[in-house]
Amino acid sequence: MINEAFAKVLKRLRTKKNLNQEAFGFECEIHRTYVSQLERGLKSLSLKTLYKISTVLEISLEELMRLLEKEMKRVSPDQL
Amino acid sequence: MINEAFAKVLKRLRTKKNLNQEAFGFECEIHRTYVSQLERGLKSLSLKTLYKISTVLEISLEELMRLLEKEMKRVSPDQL
DNA sequence: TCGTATTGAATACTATAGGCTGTGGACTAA
DNA sequence: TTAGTCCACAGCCTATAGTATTCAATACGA
Repeated sequence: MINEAFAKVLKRLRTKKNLNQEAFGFECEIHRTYVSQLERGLKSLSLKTLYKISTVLEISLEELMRLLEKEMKRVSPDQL
Repeated sequence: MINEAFAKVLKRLRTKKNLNQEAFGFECEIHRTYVSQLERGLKSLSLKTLYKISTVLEISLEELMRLLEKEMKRVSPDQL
């Protein structure tokens, strides 16, 4: 499912930036525990939040979605 | 703002597909009036809904975000 | 062994995404 | 006129995104 894939991508990119969940949440203006929930695939997120996150990660939405779709295919390569 | 930009992109792609709001909503499994609200930039949307929409539009999330970011720059080209 | 930093995890709450019903206006065709 | 299509728009409702608090587990260094 898309949340699980996003969870993995987010965790990978955040740690790559050497930010813990709290520092990352602060930069994105989202709550520490919500970052945790996102990285465990428990919740979805809105486009607005997605945009904030991409800004902090210094990555475009386009690139972020590219990584997400790549991750999704790794789990379930059921597309033609 | 990102909602306004998404609104324009969505409306453009939907009409290009020759689907009215009701038919499009049916395909995406989202409500007719919600499509209207999205196309007027009144609401944001979740990643899950974004994914459903991209599927119906037969476009990748990556490409959809590319168009979105292009639209955002048209309105406010304040990035370096 | 003590403190502290980081995260998982549960719970309860608030804000907003998303649904449903209906009205009315603009347009087109009959 | 009348009927059909498409959509804006309002109001109210439910589901879920996002906040806040708290506690436990783990890891690490002094």
